[in-house]
Amino acid sequence: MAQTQLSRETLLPKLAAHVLEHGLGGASLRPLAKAAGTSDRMLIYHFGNKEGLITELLGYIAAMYSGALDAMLGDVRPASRQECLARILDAGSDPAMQAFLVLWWDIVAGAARGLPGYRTAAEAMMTKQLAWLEAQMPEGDPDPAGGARYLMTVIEGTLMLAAVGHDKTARDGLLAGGLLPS
Amino acid sequence: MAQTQLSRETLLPKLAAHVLEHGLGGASLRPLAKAAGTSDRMLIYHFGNKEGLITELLGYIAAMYSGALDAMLGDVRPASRQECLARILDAGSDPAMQAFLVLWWDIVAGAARGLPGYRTAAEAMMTKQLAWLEAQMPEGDPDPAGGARYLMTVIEGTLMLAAVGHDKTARDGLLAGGLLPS
DNA sequence: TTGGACTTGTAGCGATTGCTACATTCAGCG
DNA sequence: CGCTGAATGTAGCAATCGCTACAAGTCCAA
Repeated sequence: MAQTQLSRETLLPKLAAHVLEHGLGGASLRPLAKAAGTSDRMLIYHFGNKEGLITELLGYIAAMYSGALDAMLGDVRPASRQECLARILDAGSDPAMQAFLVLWWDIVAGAARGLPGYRTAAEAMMTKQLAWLEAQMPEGDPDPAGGARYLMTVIEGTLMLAAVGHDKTARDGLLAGGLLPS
Repeated sequence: MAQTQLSRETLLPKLAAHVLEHGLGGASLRPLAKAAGTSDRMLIYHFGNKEGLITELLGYIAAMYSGALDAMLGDVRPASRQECLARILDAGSDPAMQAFLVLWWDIVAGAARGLPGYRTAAEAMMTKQLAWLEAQMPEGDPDPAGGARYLMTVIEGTLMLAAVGHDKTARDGLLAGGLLPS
């Protein structure tokens, strides 16, 4: 046998695609293996146990996210914080981003509960997003570092409210806070 | 037999206590039943199936949350938005509130994924919190409705960042946004 | 007293869980 | 060639999953 030569690196993209569609919580070995074109037996062989698989998968997903943000960079700099925020929130309604977001709340829930790997991955993704946001701040902003953190807090709040059907609440809040043009 | 007479109403508090400690995701009938002092057999009997149980449990938890907010009300009105926000974030670090928060991210994740009952419960809890927040706005605030929505967005963002270990990021953001006294 | 509705215990079903034992195949090296 | 170690398939384990069949008990009304 041993001709297909599936390694961790070959497996992870397909595993990531599977959890992006079906979530992390209910992910079990056999469906994961099927999605990756192998068997549960081999997943254990390559990753040691399920916890190792999830940890490595979360790291891979964090790297994916990082790459996606990098690909987004290089655009025109926004002229104001308002424009910056509006553009980011627009990007969040992209269907591709939507699948990411659904998975993201799984990760947050796992991090909050202290599951191994979740916290590290979530922290890395947020750190990356913060750096990206700092680079996106408008030229001549009086406090890019602080502004980025402020926007970040507001963005995450907006995303959470949107996830539970309160997107209008968030939008009205942003308007009232002078963060979106009315 | 039939002497203990356990009904939905008797069961729900104990079930809620169990999920508050162990989470919603991994909750299965037998542990739930054991925590409630009954059997999986009776849980199905009373709630029809697991989905019905979860749905009803989420409704009960939403009502619990609502009651907790009501109990918090009646305090002194804060003098400013800053004070209001600071007081609420303080309350969030209460250990009792911490358990609620961990469960909350489970609910958000379920709502984002469209699981039955989750969205409704989450929406109700947020609506309740919004109403409470409006009542908490400082006297003479120029736009209590908008201000409450603005604060709400900021609060949820702060809580999420805290859940993944980025509480300092959020705090710095609030300072930069002029939402906390420096 | 009898009958039916409600409530509960016991036992178990088929499916799925993470994981392992064992055998086999293949590549590379001496 | 023969050996070794990595890679893989097959089969199955004990545990748990949601759920159900069946019997037995209690209770109230007729």
